[in-house]
Amino acid sequence: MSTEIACTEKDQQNMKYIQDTLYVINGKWRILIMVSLVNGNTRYRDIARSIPKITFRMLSKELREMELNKLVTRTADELSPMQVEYALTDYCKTLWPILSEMIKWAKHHRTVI
Amino acid sequence: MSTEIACTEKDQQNMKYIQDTLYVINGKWRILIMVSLVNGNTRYRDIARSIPKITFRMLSKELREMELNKLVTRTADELSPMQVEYALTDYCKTLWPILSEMIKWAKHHRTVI
DNA sequence: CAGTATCCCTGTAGATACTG
DNA sequence: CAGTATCTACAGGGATACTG
Repeated sequence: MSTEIACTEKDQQNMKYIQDTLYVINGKWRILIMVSLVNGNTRYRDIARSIPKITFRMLSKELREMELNKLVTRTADELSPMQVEYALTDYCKTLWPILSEMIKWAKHHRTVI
Repeated sequence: MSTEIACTEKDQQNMKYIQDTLYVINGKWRILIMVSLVNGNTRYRDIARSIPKITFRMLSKELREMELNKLVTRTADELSPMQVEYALTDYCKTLWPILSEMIKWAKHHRTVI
């Protein structure tokens, strides 16, 4: 986005890009789930336990959406179907630079109101 | 399980940073309003006109919250109180690196589902 | 012009109980 | 273990009309 005063096609496209990205990382629980997975939790119950206040309902829903969005993979053991492993995709990991930039921003600029 | 794979303090802090940042840039209209302001719209009606589908109600509400969060300034001409100018703060502009990273991500990685 | 005030609908998410 | 099902409460937000 330029700081020029012009409403160009490019600006509009950039706006759509931002909205696309927000759509992917948005939501009350999504980033918490990603962090939980990064921290080594792969099982449904472990993820649930690692995130205070989350309900099964919301975890289910989020994991399902994240799977649809190719952010996580869900692998059920064929022999014991109750053994399910969740994992972050490489695609999801491409979000790291954004998250890192967000951490940097909050660290340096965020003033609590 | 999660008792042994505990999040580090640092991870938890980073998670909070991310949530703080999301809180600031979140919302259906907020980024659109920022872009409108960058594009040179300073008046309430101009902003409203530049953002398709936004209602007065939502624009009011967002601008008020953004003012509380020091993202915009609201300046009413003392002599003609119906002359109001909105502007982005420098604080708001510190968000640009994040937005730019988000644009970059969507451009290179986003796959539409 | 720069907003408010109301009314109302819908989606989000919490609590709780239940299932294969 | 890995989830679903149901019921409910509430906030977000659209439509419309109105105000200083």
